Amino acid sequence: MKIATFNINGIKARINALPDWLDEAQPDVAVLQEIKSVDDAFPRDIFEERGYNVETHGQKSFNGVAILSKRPLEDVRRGLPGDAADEQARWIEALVMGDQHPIRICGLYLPNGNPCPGPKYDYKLAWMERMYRRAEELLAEEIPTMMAGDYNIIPQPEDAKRPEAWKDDALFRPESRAAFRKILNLGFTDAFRARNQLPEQFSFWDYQAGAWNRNDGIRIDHLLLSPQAADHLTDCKIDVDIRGREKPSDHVPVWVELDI
DNA sequence: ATGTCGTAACGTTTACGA
Repeated sequence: MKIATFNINGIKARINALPDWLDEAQPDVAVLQEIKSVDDAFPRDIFEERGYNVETHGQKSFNGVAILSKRPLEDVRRGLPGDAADEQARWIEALVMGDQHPIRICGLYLPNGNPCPGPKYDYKLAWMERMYRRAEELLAEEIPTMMAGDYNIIPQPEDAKRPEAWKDDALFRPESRAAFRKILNLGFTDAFRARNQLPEQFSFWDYQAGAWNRNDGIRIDHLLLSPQAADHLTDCKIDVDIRGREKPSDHVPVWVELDI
């Protein structure tokens, strides 16, 4: 089963690029971030006519996540538990049946957190603490689980072309990386690093200052696998070339192949 | 070049978020 994550930076702006990528990459499941659309305005037809079931958790103008799946989506849940007052649409999960085992797939858009310090950074760290607690719950269920999306976290210096430029950024601050490691240390595997140790492997390049042309990127889109899911990992790749196409998102898709 | 996008709003331009 091929499962991808892709921060599309607006469904309206990606109305051609996203279906083009789906037709080529043919993921069984794709979690999308920054759909920047309310549920009713999301163009489900484009995906349904390609055989995808569509579940969205949208919001006006900003944020918004979705799951596309060629297999039925069961037990769909919207929103990250732990703060009833949080109105930002950044979390969606569903259960999907593989050929032999089920897998719970969580799609997430972790807060950016800049400027740092400040209330947005406080929100990021609080959100990560809530995610930690949800991850604990999911692990206790002992079914294969994946948490995939735009983490807005640069895990290590080798995950940035110019780590010094990110020294004071919310994506690379020690507290942010520690919160990410705390989740990993529950027992999750960073699928990409399990399959690839090369430096300069990026999933995001800023639109500004010719970042793409200089490969001045960062790796912030991650697929974390529970132990039961990691046992089935056979491949993980970044679709880098998508960034060089017509009207691209500033992120590219990252995907895993699971023999599950 | 304080550099680019995407979205929304009383909009031929500005503000915000990234």
